[in-house]
Amino acid sequence: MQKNAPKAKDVEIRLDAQLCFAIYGAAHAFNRTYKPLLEPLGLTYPQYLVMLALWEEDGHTVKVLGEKLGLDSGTLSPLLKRLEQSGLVARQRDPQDERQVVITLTEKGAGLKAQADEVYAAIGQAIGCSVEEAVAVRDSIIALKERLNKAGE
Amino acid sequence: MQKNAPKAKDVEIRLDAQLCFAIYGAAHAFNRTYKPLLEPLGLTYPQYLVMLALWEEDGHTVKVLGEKLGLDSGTLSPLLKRLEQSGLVARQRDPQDERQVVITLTEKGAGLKAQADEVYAAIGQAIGCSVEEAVAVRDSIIALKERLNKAGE
DNA sequence: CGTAATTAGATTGTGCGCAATTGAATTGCG
DNA sequence: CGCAATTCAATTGCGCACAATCTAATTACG
Repeated sequence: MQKNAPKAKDVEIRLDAQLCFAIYGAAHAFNRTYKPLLEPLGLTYPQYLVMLALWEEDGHTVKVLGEKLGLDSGTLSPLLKRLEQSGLVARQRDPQDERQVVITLTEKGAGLKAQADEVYAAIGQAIGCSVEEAVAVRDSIIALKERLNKAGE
Repeated sequence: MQKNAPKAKDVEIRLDAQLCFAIYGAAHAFNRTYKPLLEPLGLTYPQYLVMLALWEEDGHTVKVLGEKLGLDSGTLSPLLKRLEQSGLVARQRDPQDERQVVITLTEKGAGLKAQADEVYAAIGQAIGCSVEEAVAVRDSIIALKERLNKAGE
């Protein structure tokens, strides 16, 4: 593990930096890949992630959506309003606890899933790797993320 | 490629979605981890990435920085202006080709590297994995990114 | 030369992403 | 009951990120 070569520290530094660059760039690459595919659906990438969460299970509160996606209300509130304006979701206060806003899919929003499913195929092609490989990458990234989250309390 | 099992497609869909979520979340996790560490230096995370590139090699043009980081001038121009206002870099037109703007570190900017090096140690701890593991993650993420970039022409 | 095409940056407009603040609703505790 | 603390969402302000557009400088070509 320890090296005597004079450049050992530089190598580690570069590795950290390269890991940053890699994640940073990969996130943008995903964004750029999705963008043209989502444009016909009238969705941005973060909006698509919200819709994915709703297609999986409808009726989440803003808070739960925020926890799923790691976003706070400052990001979600305007985003959800745009989805509402697009007629894809409805926002209504929970009568039991009026602090909470429940997000539900409209018929149009639910119907969009069919088109969205076609996006998967294109993305799957773009990713262009085996299921096993994708699982491995996913798991190592999740592990990395968990460690980062834990390190920040 | 075609399957008869009813849930096979759902599994693939989830995998794609999970990979998206993972990358998306990991990028934010990095951002959140760096933010408090960079705040004493007066840098944001993207600004830090620009400084990393300059510490590695000073005197890049805006174009080269954009290629290294995958950012366009619409993002870099205001970012570099803020770094200039902070007194960390200087922007000057290349006399040979006045279309180009060369970014150089000021003394203050170069001096910041010492403090930034301490950030590495903290990040290294936060990442909390072996060099081999980090290399493996980095490489698989880079490979994924390359495929995405290639898929989008 | 001189005009067209190319290249480099800057600007504009939209949409995240997050910290900090605000305000309304609910809960807890005496 | 009554008041303080808590919870949830919305708002505000700042900084990316990118497409589209614009301006200025350089290069290519006749």
